[in-house]
Formats: sequence, C-alpha cells, structure tokens
Amino acid sequence: MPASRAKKAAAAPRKRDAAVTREAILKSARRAFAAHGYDGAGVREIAADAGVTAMLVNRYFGSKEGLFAEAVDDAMSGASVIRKDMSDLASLGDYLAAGVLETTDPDATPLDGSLMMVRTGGTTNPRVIEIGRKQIEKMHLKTLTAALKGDNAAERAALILSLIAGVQIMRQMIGLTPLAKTSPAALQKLLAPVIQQLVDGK
Amino acid sequence: MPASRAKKAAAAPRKRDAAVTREAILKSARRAFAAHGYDGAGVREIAADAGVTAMLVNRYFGSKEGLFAEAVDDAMSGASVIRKDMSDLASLGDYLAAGVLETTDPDATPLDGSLMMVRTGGTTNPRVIEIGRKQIEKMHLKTLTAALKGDNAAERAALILSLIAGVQIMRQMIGLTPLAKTSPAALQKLLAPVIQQLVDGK
DNA sequence: TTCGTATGTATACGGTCGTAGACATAGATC
DNA sequence: GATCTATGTCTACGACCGTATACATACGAA
Repeated sequence: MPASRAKKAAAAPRKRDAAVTREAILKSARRAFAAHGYDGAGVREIAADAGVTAMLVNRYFGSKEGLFAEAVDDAMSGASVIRKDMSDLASLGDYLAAGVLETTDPDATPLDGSLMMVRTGGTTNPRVIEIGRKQIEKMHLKTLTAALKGDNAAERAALILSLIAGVQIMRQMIGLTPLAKTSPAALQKLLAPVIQQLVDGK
Repeated sequence: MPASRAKKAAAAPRKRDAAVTREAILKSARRAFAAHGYDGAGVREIAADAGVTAMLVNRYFGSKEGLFAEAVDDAMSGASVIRKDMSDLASLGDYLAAGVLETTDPDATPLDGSLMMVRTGGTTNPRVIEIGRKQIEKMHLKTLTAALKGDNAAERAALILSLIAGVQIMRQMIGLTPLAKTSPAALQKLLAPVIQQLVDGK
C-alpha cells in the first residue's frame, strides 16, 4: 500500500449534510468566542474544531462577523441569564447570584449568553460591539427590565447586568483571588443581597 | 530646492533625550492600551503616537509585554480608583460611584488605572492577564480591603471592584443604552447605595 | 577637534489573520 | 448509468503583527 494513498487515515471523510455541518460550526464558534473573544478566536481554529475547512465558515456565514452575529444570537436565545419565572421578585437576587457563580465551563456547557456578553467588550471592532450590544439589549436587558417594578427599572436592570458581567470577568477571565478562590456558596451569600437591592429598587 | 532633500518637512527631528522619549512612549502606551486593549493596540501605533519608531519601544521596554507591564504599573500607581482618605467609610459608596461615572475620556486624561484594569480581561495571553491581575490585587484590592471593616472584607472589596469594572465595560466599551444615555448624576444615585452596601457588609 | 557611544531609523523576516478563487467530489435527479 | 449541483478542499494573496539585524547620527567626553 503506497503511503501517498492514505490522506491522513483516521477520521471519516465527513458526511455531506449542510444542516449538520452548519450546526457544528455554530457550536464550535460559540465555544471559541466565549473562550477567547471575537479577536482571539480564529476562523481556522473554529473550522478545525468543527472538522471542516476555514473557507466553509465563510461559505455558510458570509464572514467572521456574520458568524459572530449568529453565534451570539444562538447563545443568547438558547439560554439566558434570565431564564426562570421572573415573577418571583423576592428570590431573584439569590437566583441570579447563583447563576453567575455557576462554573459555566465554556468547553463543556452549551453556554448561556453571559460569557459571550462579557467577551463582546474585548474587541475594538465597532460593528462587532454593536452586534453584541443589540443582542444584550434585546435578550437580557429587555426581559429583566420588564420584570422589575418601580422607578428606573431600565437603569437598575442595566446595573444588574453590569454587576453580573463584572463578577464574571474578575472571576473567570482575570481570576481575581478573592473571587476565584472563595467557594461559590460563600460568594453567593455576599452577592445575592446586592443584586436583590437593585431588584427591589431600594 | 530638490524635493528629495526635505524628509517630510514639518516635525522637528526630535531631541535625543532618553528620559523624555521613554516617558512619551509610556504615555502613548497608556492611552492606546486603555483605548484598544492589549491585543488591539499595536506597537507601531504606540510608537508613531509618541513620535518614534516601533523598534525604540522594544529597545526601551524589551517587548510589548514589558511595555504593558510598565504601562499598567504606571497607570495604577499614578492614580487609582481608590485615591481618597479611606477612613470615611460612610461616604465611600457615593465617592466610588462618582469616580466610576467620571467620563474618563481615555484620549484626554492621564487615565486612572480602572479602564486599564478592565481592558486587561480583553486578551487571551495568560502572561498579560497575570500582569494585570497582580497589579489589580496589589494596588486596588489591597487598599480597598484594608479599609473595609467586618467579615469577608477581601471578598466584598473584590465585588466592589467587579461592579466598578462591569459598569465601566457596559457604559464605556459596550455602550449599553440605559447606562450610556442616563446622566451620571442619576446613575450615581442608583449606584452609590449598592456599593455602600458592600462597604458596610450588610 | 576627535571619537566612542547612546539614541534613533530602515529594512526585513517569519508568522497569523480573514478571505478570495479555482478545483474536487459526493449525492440527488433524470 | 449519466449528469448536475450542492458541498467541501486547496492554494494563495495581501495585510498586519512583533521584533531581530544592520545601519545612521547626534551628543558628550577626551
């Protein structure tokens, strides 16, 4: 058997199924963008992880920006920081605090949109930031604002999201010691009343 | 007058003063890193803004990472989110809230370290994140923790920094509508009691 | 005045990036 | 079974990145 014959052995040559391939790229993109941000994730890396060539990404999504837009939409609509019955305002602080402190290993979970949300700020490309901002406002901010009672609901909701984003950045991306080393349960006890204060509006 | 004679006209050919040049590069680096993050800022851009060649940056600072380390140190030690008499705990929430909502135009101000702090999370390079994390812990976290009374001072301080970072990201980098469009004074009224709650430790 | 050295520049190398264009082939259609 | 098209790959281009090497020159000491 001549060596030039076997392409690389191993992996089966991939079935030609557009829907399946598209979904694989999207899933790979969600993980990559969440883990490394828009600038940090390369289309070659995303494609390889999905088992395809980089050019297929562009064929399906037009460009890296197009892929990002779909990935963010997919991640945020599939599951949100805000996903329970919002009517129970009394326990919302505790619930959201628990959600923030979930480990959310980006390589394992389907990934709720919050890490993606956070990663949006990492780039400088204005169009990319715009994509992220609009999705955050449409999915998270709108839902949370609608649930809150009292004055300045939108501003309080925005502050809640800011707090969530800040904790995630400091804990998961930067690894700030008191957040990274303390148990989620202990942190939750400290974080929950702070969020609750914003929920109640003083 | 032959055209080949005048290099580019305009700018004087720069005095040869190592200290001045070094400082100019550092200042330019602070602005660039704060505005575009570590990955987003290029050494050519930083050098050009300081009026020198890219290679001078490496001559003075060894590498881009070395420059970043010095820039972060410079920005955070020069002025900090924490800069007033910390003994007045009763007004600390209001004071910090006001500080966060300062416009801090990165192209104009000497730049306190908070935007730099935030931008640190934007990269994926572990050594760069480490540089930022250590500086945050040494400058901001340590000072703030020392000022707080009661249990879990370090964790509460970390949450305060997280909230500050989150608000800055959402407001200045992402431009989340309720934060970007609302007046600083109004936001301060909402934000101050939240921070104060973490200062007081419930 | 001479000359050594600190200061700054010019050029280029190897690498990665996003993506354009030409080519290959599996699988449905007749 | 022949053919057509969607699906996927290969190669390469141009632009940027950080930085190493080689060169030019202003300044201070002799």
